[in-house]
Amino acid sequence: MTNIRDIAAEAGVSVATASRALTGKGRVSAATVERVRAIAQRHRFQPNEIARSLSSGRSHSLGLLVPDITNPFFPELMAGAESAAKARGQTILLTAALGADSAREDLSVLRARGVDGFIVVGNPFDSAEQLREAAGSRPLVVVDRSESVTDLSTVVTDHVEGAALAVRHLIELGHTRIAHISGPPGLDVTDLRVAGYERELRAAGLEPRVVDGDFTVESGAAAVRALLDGPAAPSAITTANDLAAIGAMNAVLARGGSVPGDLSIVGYDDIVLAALVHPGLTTVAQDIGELGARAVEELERQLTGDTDVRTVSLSTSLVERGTTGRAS
Amino acid sequence: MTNIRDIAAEAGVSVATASRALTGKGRVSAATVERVRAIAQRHRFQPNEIARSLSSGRSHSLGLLVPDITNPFFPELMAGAESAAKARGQTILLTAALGADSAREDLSVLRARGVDGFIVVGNPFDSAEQLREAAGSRPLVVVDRSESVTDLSTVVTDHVEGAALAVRHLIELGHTRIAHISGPPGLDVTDLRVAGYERELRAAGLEPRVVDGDFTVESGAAAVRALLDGPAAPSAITTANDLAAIGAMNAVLARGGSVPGDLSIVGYDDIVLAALVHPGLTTVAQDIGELGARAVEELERQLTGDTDVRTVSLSTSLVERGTTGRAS
DNA sequence: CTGTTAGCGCTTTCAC
DNA sequence: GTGAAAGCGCTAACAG
Repeated sequence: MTNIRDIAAEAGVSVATASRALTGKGRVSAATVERVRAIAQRHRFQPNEIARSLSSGRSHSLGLLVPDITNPFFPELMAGAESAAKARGQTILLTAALGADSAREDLSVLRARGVDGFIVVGNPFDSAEQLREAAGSRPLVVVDRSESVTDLSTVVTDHVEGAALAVRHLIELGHTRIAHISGPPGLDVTDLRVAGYERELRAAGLEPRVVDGDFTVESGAAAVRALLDGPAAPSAITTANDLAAIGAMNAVLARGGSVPGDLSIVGYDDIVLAALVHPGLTTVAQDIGELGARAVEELERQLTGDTDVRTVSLSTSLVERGTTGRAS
Repeated sequence: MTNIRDIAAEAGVSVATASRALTGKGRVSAATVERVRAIAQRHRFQPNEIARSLSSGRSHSLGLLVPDITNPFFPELMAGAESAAKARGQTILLTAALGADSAREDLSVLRARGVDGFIVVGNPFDSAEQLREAAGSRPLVVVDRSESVTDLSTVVTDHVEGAALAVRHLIELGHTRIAHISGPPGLDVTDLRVAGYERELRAAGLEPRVVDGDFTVESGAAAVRALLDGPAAPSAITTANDLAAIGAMNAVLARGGSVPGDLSIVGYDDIVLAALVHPGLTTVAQDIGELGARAVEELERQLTGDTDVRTVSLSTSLVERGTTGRAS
């Protein structure tokens, strides 16, 4: 491995000058810069990032904590973050942790590895305070949590508006009995989407009806069965996420029903999977990759000294596919 | 940030002794070990991994290169690798690169970051030689490529047997016109699966029929349309992967056909998605997470000095769901 | 068993 | 503009 000493020697300058020439920081004559860089290039010299980190205190790496890689929502977000990071010369250190304990542990490991900051998707802890503590005073941006994290930069989509969008679509199709399958109660994302759902429904003079779910396929299936078997079955539902919507759809199909014939369904997220089921899932789209990319951008902003807390909110849109139809 | 000097000072020992006590390498009295560790624990001391890496030459991090995060196959593999790595105290540095150029670049960045070795999924280059060169003499294990990479440790599944499994299942169901939608021709995974398909079909005295695809949903749909519109339409197909199978299924459903009524379909991979479509996809299952985990294990083995090249081959199994039925 | 001495490869004052 | 020197926090010989 050729190191900066070799380069400096060959260029006939000190290591310090070579460093300045390479990084572009500090005064160096244009001539030396050119000479040093040419030599570095010829040797395909890659400065040792470890040494660089140790001495400069910055590692050009970002810790990304996601709750669950196998939920297709997160890889899409990771992809967005990864490419944004790469474009800025940062590397992603990935870790997946579900519970608070493992999250604390994982953040600690990443901290020891010197990540410059964290992107945390969701909040594995009970409070923003605990999260901040686990991040150890390092810059931090939270994705997809809004209410519960104050004083922390966040990147979110407008859940209230998104949920309202779904309801509006169903109302336009003539539906009047519209239920909502929610996420885990208490979670801010859940509550926000429920709020949007209820607001829009009430505005139309209709009665809201919420069944709790937990973002899983199974919970969507269970909820829809309960709904369909109960009194005054709905003709349409909105769901907290696409996975639950797909579970709901499968449950209807499994009992010989038809979608949207017997039940119109609107998902939420627009994961790639939404377009792959048959019929294609009508859903509230958020640009998931963008969520990750903006988080990187936000973090980068904080790393360059801008300390004010900011909330970037992305908009959502409805994408109509095959799971919604006119009320009969 | 408290560092090892603080710990050493408080314990009344030299930094070197503190280091030995903490790492457990070298002779230290049990008493000092205990004392030092207690102090470290109390301070929640986390040794700076950067410094540790610089001085020891090992970073306890693994570079993971995948071609495409958004293809659901890869996140499942990443999840397996990530948790196996974590269990061994290693951190995953993630990078996604499709072309040879960006792969070369990415590997170089990870090398500069001091990763101890690489796990490369697929081979972004034309040859194993180029891959080895891009990895810069660092230990390397390749996942999901077999033929084309010799002299390199690999983790694969038995593609020939897997493909044969699918065919056997269809033959048992009474099908005689069984086509195969393949992956990109020339790719070893493709060729192996085609070989297994042909072998098994010929063994039954049946005529093989292969249509080229490229692992995408669209290619599956296009291939099935061609097949169904052509002469002697098959009653069943096997596919190179689940995504193509799902595309095929959607294409049949979209034209008002039924699955498995009009066409039985067998996928390959058993990505989570396979269980989520309706009807559930019958498919050749490989334990994708295990693929990643074993890769980490293999790499670890090489890192501990065992240099012999090894190929670990995982077995596959058929999971029957709803897309296959008796021939009419 | 423990302390002392050198670095790992780079960045960063501080002089000149 | 450039060089010398110090040091980031730790590990790894080498003595004792």
